[in-house]
Amino acid sequence: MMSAEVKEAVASITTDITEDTFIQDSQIHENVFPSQELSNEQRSQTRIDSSQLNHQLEQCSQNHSLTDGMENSAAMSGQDITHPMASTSIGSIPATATQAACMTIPQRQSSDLSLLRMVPPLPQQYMSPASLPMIRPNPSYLPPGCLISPASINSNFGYNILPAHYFSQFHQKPCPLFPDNSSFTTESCSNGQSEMPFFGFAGTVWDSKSKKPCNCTKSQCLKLYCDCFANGDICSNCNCINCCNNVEHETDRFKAIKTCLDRNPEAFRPKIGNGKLGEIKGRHNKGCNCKRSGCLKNYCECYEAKIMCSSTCKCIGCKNYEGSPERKTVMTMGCYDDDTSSSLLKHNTPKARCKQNRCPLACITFDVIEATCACLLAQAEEAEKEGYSVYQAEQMILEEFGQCLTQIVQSTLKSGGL
DNA sequence: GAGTTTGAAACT
DNA sequence: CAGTTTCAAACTC
Repeated sequence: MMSAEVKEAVASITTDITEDTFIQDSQIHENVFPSQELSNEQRSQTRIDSSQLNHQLEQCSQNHSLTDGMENSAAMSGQDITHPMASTSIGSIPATATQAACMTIPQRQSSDLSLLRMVPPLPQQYMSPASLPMIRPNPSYLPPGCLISPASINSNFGYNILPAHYFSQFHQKPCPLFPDNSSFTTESCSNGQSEMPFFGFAGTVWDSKSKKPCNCTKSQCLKLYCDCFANGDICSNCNCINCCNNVEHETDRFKAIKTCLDRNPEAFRPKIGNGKLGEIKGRHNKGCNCKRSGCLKNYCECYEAKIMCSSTCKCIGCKNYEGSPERKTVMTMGCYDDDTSSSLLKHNTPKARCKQNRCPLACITFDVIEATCACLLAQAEEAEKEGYSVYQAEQMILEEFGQCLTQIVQSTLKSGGL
């Protein structure tokens, strides 16, 4: 029998596979070829927690006297204002040196373990969908540059997975409103936008080159109208006017993020869910509200995401449904599933690129998942048989997982799917 | 490239 | 919560 620890390690990995069945190609690449950049997909699959932002705002305000009327109760009461996560036990050894550079994993302190609301995993064969325990992702298995943070109290999630750049925003001390000069390049946008990551985070240059420039004129890029802001990016090489979504306006940016989260705690969550296990495509979490486009233009978020409208949509005159002749026509014209003639390729939008880069979801079939899980279990059993430590077992399993992903990617590449 | 259309986000 | 306004992207010409 395998030890409970090894089983848990396997469960952690396999849960990642099955919960997020529709692995994007960018994620695969990140796992197989770890890089310093976070893809849009990865970024979109993260959440920001308002309580963390509150705390960071307080820290910023205290450290830089930019309180704008905000009180820092922690400072007033003489409490240690170090963010709880700074001492939370999520320590892990990054899989790669790059990952190590990206991850600011704090040191282990057991006293704050309670911050991670975890329920011990149960044997999966006895789980009912309603009683699935929350399994904390092992940081070793997170995509490069991602970190775990505790979820807000009211959240349905026991944890959040944050991109490192968000994490760095929350936890760098003191709040680096103006990072080291060494963090900056000499180049910068005409409107003060930095080429570098928000905090000049060592070794992380996330997607500043692939990101599509926005053209905001009135929102200061601090509202969800701005794609950069909505994606959690700072503006870089954008054409925006009066941009505040940059290093120079860090406090404003935090306030804006907090405002968005206050208004909608899920504002930064992906709009398109993965759907039920086994489905190829997900559904729009909120649903669209189209009235005139028939949901067959990119105005429609469902259509843009290449998914059909669902019962959650409140659209009028929807033609984006299974069996719709108009939809078939559009598809025949190659404007829906076949991006080659769609505006998705004509326009270099972030979403369009995102779709261009997206792995054909069909490549992640149940068979593939099952085979992958079998490989991981075999590794776990092998490790147990050889009497390896849990750490060694985890390493073996992780390496096996990487090999599986490599094979998936290679197989997909061979089939022309990417 | 300018103008129009569209629907999400923000506001009242 | 519903109606209105604002906004930036998508689209058309």
